[in-house]
Parts: sequence; structure tokens; C-alpha cells
Amino acid sequence: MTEYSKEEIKKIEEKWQQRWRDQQVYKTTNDTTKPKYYVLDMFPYPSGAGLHVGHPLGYIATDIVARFKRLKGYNVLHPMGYDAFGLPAEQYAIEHGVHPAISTAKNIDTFRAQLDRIGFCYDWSREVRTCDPQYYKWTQWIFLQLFDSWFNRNTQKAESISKLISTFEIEGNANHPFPNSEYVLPNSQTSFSSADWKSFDEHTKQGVLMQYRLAYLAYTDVNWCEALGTVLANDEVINGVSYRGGHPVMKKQMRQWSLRITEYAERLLKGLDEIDFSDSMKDIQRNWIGRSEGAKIKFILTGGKELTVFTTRPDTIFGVDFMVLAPELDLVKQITTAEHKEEVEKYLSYVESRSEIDRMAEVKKITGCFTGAYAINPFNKRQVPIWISEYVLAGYGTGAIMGVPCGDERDHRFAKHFNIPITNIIGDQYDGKEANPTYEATLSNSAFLNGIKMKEAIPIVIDKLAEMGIGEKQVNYKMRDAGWSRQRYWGEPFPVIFRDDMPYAMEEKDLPLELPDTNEFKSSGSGEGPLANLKDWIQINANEKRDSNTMPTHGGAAWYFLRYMDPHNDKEFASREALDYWNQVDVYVGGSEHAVAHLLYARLWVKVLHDQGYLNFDEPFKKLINQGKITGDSRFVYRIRGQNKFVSFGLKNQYDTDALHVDVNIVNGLELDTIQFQKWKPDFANAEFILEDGKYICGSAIEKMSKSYFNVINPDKIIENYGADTLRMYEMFLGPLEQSKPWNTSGIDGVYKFLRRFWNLLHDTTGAVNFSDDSPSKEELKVLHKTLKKIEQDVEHFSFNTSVSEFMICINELTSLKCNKRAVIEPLVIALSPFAPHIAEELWEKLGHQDTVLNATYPKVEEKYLIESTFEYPISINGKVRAKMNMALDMPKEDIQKMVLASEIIMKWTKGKPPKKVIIVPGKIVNVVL
RNA sequence: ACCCGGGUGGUGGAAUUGGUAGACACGCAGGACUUAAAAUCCUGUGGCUAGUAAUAGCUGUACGGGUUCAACUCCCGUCCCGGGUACCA
Repeated sequence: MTEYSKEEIKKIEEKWQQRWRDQQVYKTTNDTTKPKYYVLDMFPYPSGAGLHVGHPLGYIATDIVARFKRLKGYNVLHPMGYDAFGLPAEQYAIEHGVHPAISTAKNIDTFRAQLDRIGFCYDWSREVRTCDPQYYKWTQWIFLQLFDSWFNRNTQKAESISKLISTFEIEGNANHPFPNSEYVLPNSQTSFSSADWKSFDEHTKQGVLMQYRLAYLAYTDVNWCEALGTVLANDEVINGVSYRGGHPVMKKQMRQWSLRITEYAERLLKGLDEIDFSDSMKDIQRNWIGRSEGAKIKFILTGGKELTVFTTRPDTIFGVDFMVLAPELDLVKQITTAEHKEEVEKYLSYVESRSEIDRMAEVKKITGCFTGAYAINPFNKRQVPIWISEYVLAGYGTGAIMGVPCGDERDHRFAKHFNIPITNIIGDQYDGKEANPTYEATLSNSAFLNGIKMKEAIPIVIDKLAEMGIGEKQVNYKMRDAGWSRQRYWGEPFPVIFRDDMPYAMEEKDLPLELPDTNEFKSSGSGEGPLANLKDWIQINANEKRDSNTMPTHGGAAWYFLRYMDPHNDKEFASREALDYWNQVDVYVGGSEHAVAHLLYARLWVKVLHDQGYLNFDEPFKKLINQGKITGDSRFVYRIRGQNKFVSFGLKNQYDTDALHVDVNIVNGLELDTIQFQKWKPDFANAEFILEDGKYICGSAIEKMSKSYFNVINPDKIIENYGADTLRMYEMFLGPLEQSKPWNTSGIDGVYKFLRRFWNLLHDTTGAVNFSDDSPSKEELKVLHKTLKKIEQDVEHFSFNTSVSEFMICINELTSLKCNKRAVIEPLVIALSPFAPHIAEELWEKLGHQDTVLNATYPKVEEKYLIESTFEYPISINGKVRAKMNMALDMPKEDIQKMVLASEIIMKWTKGKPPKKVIIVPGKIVNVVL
């Protein structure tokens, strides 16, 4: 006698998980004869906290897709691994003295055990760990590919550095100017000839090449976090403080590795059109890349010097009333007049003293200083003052702008604040109080542009500038190059060797450059990483040195999806055959927090590898789905201040209380289990309660799921009470995958009941297996095929919440039909198996099958059972449904119209008169207009 | 401030993208079984009004307007919630 009870579920789940492991049913081969399907989860960082119910949400979704596609005949790649390098393990090591390798391995084991209990079909033989030398050997190798590449703007592709060198030998850099226009050679030239190149010494040559490499070393303004002793990427800094820990962040110049991702800005932007990401995700990336089109304009100063600005609005050139430079520009010192020198220097030191947080907090604060210099407007020769102000950023465009107060809000504020007279070029479109950034106004006070719409004036001005040789069209991007050095221990060492202060790539045969073992994880403080403490390792010999930094975690994560294709290859990062076969990731599921970092770096690395001929695709992820976060539903108790007395929610306003988080596991709905509460913490053993209606009611709030809020629901606990299948289906049932939602266990009984009723289809009331081999009725087949079709559609659309509902409807119908026929149940077991694999396997076995249900084929939907022959047409009169008529679905429109006209209902409403119009939507509705 | 999402019963959420709003589930209420409880099963369940009742009528998808035979769905305006960006010229 077997009921679908807690004990039975446990037995079933253990039995099948064991069997799956023993028989290696999830092992995927690179069998190229079958069509492939690649379903990927964002691999987790194995934190010490373990899983809560929010973590597996995405994994359950991909697991369903993987199993479903397998039933559909695909060779499915569904791997899992660990993003194992990272800061938390290192900080744990500093605090507790446990080596990161040890704590990480331990965390991975806990993680794995928890994942296994949910019944995932990962092919664990393909597992990767980014901290494994056999893995990071190839992270280093790909880094060297970037180091050995430059971006040829003429072909819009990465090419190898050796090709660049041969070009330089023939023609210098005439056709390939420095990507960063600021760079000048020691002789203050920005270009060089073939003869120049040949005359350069080795150090200069390497310095030049460094300006082109996609992975390059340079002194850059970095986000320095003193507390963490490390540099942070832009995306790791939120509101001027560090993403982890919230420590203050300052700007600091340091020699750092960077990836020249800006060269790929256009391709990263264009690539978005070809891939299936959500609109918001594409939007975030587009925003981050921040393309804007405009013009570069050169102004001559009264003293003869030149100043170039970037503007998106060249049409407003006659409205320029001043210029503003970023205070950091070298030009500032060159143009400042003697009488303004003191003032300017004062302002510069003020700017320097401001931290990032100050600046961000006071974005609207207007500061600035006049330099004494004037620029000449090339069109009307008007002289305008040149100011400096921190609202102009050195890192964007040319670090200089032309101020057009009537059209730009910031320029307007600036002009008003410093009493700079404002020129109006848009007539009554400018009210004197607020800037109007319109493109639609007609220009006035603008000489040859008068009477022209601003929008249309833009190309006219650009043409004119080009003709005069003082300007051209220009595209700018907000995105910066990606800082790639971290002053940390627990990461990939840079596979380079410094000679004469220049880095040289290590040879492939010497990779991996293994992370040396140490117990000293603290940084040396000066801005060098902890590896600098290992003098023997850093200093190879008198002339050769290593880099003391390591790569950010983005490194290992930027290509792991490629390694899964061929994880044990020790000759290449993956074989060409495997790469060509598995190709792009068909579906990638993960959190939206990776929008601007991980996803951009992964896209970049794939593009570079593609350009270098290693891949035949240049976008890694065909489709991306961002699963929503599952938030916690916290509970509070209210302690009367100074007493060990707790007052129920409704009465708390009568006392002076403090709200304390209470463990959600000892609260039923909102009602606190006071006995459990007293046992929860020793402090509360003698707690007293002031109840309302005999109950203690808690307060509640939706918050992030976190141990410190005591609102964490552990999946193990759900599995213990209901089983993994119920957990899986309930998480899907909770709502649309992409939506964030609070966890609430109260609805789980519905799913649990469903599984029991499914089980009961095959069992009689005594619990014995009981099914019939009779042929099913037409009605039963209709239920079956309708369900099969809906499930298929829902899974294709990642609409798992509605698929669970479809199963429930199906079971309701079959139960009321008392159907226990094999021909109906067997296909349903197959369809259910991606959602609830354990119960499906068990029932599959009870139906007499030896093989795993995984090797079954998804049943074919017989459309003939779905076609309705009659339809109940709702008859709506003036938009309101008044009656229903049963008619043949294929009845000609005219006949329906005649029947409607003849019907008594219509006559009642029209009082005998024929209606004006009868609209028929076949199979939907008949609408009568009187 | 700007750019994206979103707002549907007591609750989580459906609605074939313009065609009978509220599927499915939770909760609640009533009933059956039981000595009783739990479990299970059945019935009802947006609101208002009338009726003993089956039922009928009105109203209803944040708010105000519009287009349409027909609007949760499209357009205009307002409010609220979530996410992204942070002086990017």
C-alpha cells in the first residue's frame, strides 16, 4: 500500500536521485548527429550562507527546459559550475585564517548537496571552477589573446599585434592613429612614420603598442577603496561607496590593467539587435554604453591656442555665451591669465579636495571659476569667456564644452549663477527663466541658420565646420574601458613578466601561472596586491618581475560557458569541433544585476575570440531571461522598552516599543507561536506577552531574504515537508519567472494536493497500483491533447506558472471523469516529468517501464481531438452580452447573421426593427449594433 | 530629473495581444465522512441591488478623458510602485 505521503516521497526521491547518479543518465556527449540545445544558468558564487528558496528559482526553470528539450529529441547541454574566485572568501580568510581554497571547496560541497536534493539534471562531469588551475590556465590564455590584439577601426575587428607591427614597419601609424587621442610620443608627436618606428628603442615600441592592445596597462583614474585596499570597477561603486561593505571610494591614479572595451562600443550596441534580451536589459546596456552623436568643434583662443569641444548640438553654435573646461585638463594651466591665476588655483585645490560622495550628494551645486581667457566663435567672431567647472567631466568627450544657456539646463544655471549674459537663438521658445532643450524650434540670431529648424541645422553646421577644417561629426560613448586589476589574492594572476617595466606575455607552455600558496592575504597597503608580499614569487630574477595584482571575478565568468563544451581539454580552451557544435547558448537564465558587468564582458570576450578566428559566432547568448528575485516576508515582535514583555501588533501603539525581527519559521501566518518563541533565544525564555483575542499577532514587511532578518526559508525544509517535486512546481506556480515576488509558503498545499491527485489516478483507494488498458473515450483524449498542447506552448514561452495551472485543470477533469487509463496517463507522466521528475519516474516505473522517463519522447499532439465543431456564440447588443446561441463553428457568416436577425432576443431589444449592423468574429462573438 | 517596466477580488496571479475579465491556486463560508479532530471529497465565493430560490439588473481591471460595434489591452493627461542612470554637453 503506497500513498503519496511524506515518507513515500522521501523514499522515491532518494531512490531516483541515487539511480540517476549511478546510471549517469545526465551525462551529455558531444553527439553531433542530433540537434543541440544549450540551456545555461549563471553559475553561482559559492557563498557560505547556503541556499534559500530564492536561489533555485532560475535553476528550476532551466531544469524544466533542459528536460523538456531532451524529451523533444535534442542533445541538451545543461551544465553547472562555480564562480569560485572572489572577495568574500578572501575576507573570510583574513578574519578567520582559513585559506580561501579550503572555505571555497567546503562551500561548494554544501551547495552541491542542496542542489542535488532538488533533483536537477546537470551533467556534473562538465563542472567547472574558476579557481581551478586547469580552468584559469585558459582564462589567462584568453587574457593573452586580448593582450596580443588591437582593434582595427577600419575593419571594425580585432587583429593580432604582430600584424600591427608589420603595418608600422611599412607605413607608421598613418592609417591607425592612437585610439586615445591624448597619447603623445616622447617627442610630443601623435603620429609616426615607418622610419620613426624603426628608430624607436624597444621600450618606446612597447609603449606605443600598449596604446593599441585590447588588454593594456596604463595610469588611469581608478576607484580606490582604502578600506578594502583595492581598486573597484565602475559597476562595483554605487553612489560613491563600494558595492560590498559600503566603504568610501576615491579617485586615484594607478598603473592598472584595462580592457579596451570602448573600441567595441559600436558592435556591442549593434549586437543587441540580434539577440533576444528583455527590453529593459537591452535598455540598461544601451544606457551604459551611452552612444551620442554630435560634432567636435575647434575654437581658436584670443591668444592663438586651440580648444576643442564636443557637442551634440552644433545647431546652437550662435547661442554660445561661454566655454567650460574640466578643471583637470592640462590646457587650464596654459590659458589662465596672470590676474586669474590665484583664483583658478584656489578652485583647483577645492575640486581636488572633494570626494566622490560629496560630488554626488551636491550634483546641483554650481561652482566654477573664470580663467581670464577668451575663445572666438568661428562664425561670428564673437569672443566668449572660458571658465572651468567641475560639472564638466574630464573623461567624456574632449573634457570641454560650449555653453549654450538658452538651450541647456546646466549651462543656463551656470550663466544665471555667474551673471553671464544669455543670447536667445530660439525666439519666443525661450522664456528667460528656463532653458529649452528643444530640437523643434526655428533658429534666430543665427546668421546663415536663421529660419531653419534646429533639427535640420545640425548637418548644415557640421558640413560647414568640415569645409572650414575646424570640426567634424563625432560619436561619443559614456562607457569607459574596464579596469581589470584587483589588489587581491584570490583571483587569477596576470600571465605576464615585466622586463624594463614593460609586460611581456608568458608562453603558452608555461601556463597556468599558478596562484602561489600563502597565508598572508592582507594587501601591502601601498596599492599593491597581497601577492607583493611574496617577494620570491614577484621578483623572478634581477631583470624580471611579475604583476602583484589579480584579475577580477569577471575574468573567469567571461568565458565559462565555452569551457562547458569541452571541459577537460588540456590542449585548447575548447576544441573547435565542440565550439562549432554547441555554438551559442540558446537560453541563459540569471539575475538582472549582471546587466552591465558580466554580460558585457562575456559579450566582449566572445567578440574578440570570434575576430581572432576561434569562434564562428560573435554573440554568446541567443536569449536571456532574468528571473525575478524572491524576497522575504519578515515578521516582527514588539518589545516594550526596558521590559521582557512583548505586545501584539494591534496594541503596540499603546506602549513605547522596539520592533524586533522574529524567525518566520515560528510564526504561522501572522500568529506567533509563543512557546517556540520562548525557546528560540535564551533571552526570551521568560518573555511575557500582551495578546489580542488570545493571539500574538506579528507585524510584517517585505524585505530582501537574509539571515539577519530571520526571514530565510531554506529549500531543504520545504523538501523535508513536501518533497522536491512540490518545491519545484510551487516555485514555478508562484508567478511569472521574470517577476520579483515575496515568498509565501501558504499556497504550497495546492501544488502538493495536485501531485497527490496525479498519483491517485494510478492508485485505488487502498493504495494499490490500478490502471486500465481500455481505450480512452473521445472526451478523455480531448483533455489529454489539450493539456499536452498547452504545456508545450507554455514551456516554449517560459510561462511555467500557467503550465502548472494547466496540469491542475487536467487533473480536475480526469478525476471527475474517473479516468485511470494508461493511454491517457502515460503521456501525461512524460509531460509532467520535466516539472516533477521524481514522481514521474516512479509512476513511469509503475506503468511497467524499465528505462528512465528521460529517454521517452514527448507525446505528439493530435490536433484532431482539439477541433470543436460547435461553438457557443455570445450575442452582444451594443457591447453588452445578452444571450448565447449554439452554432456550428464552420457555419457561414451569412447564416449566423440570419439566425441572429431571426432570434427573439434581438427582436426584444430592437422592438421589432432590424439592427443597423451585425459583426461576427468566427468562433468568438456576435455583436449587434442597434 | 531622465529612460524602461508595472498597477486586475481578501491573497498569489490568468486573459489566445482588441472579442463573454477574474482561469488555476490559496484563504474564507457551507456541506459530506468521523464519537471528535486532522486529512480527504463536494458546493459557493469581485462588489452592489432585488428575490425564499433558481435568477435578474447594475457596477467593476489605479484615476480622468478619448478612439471603437467591442478596451485590462490602443491614444492623451494625472497619481502611485519597482528597476536603471546620475551633471555624459
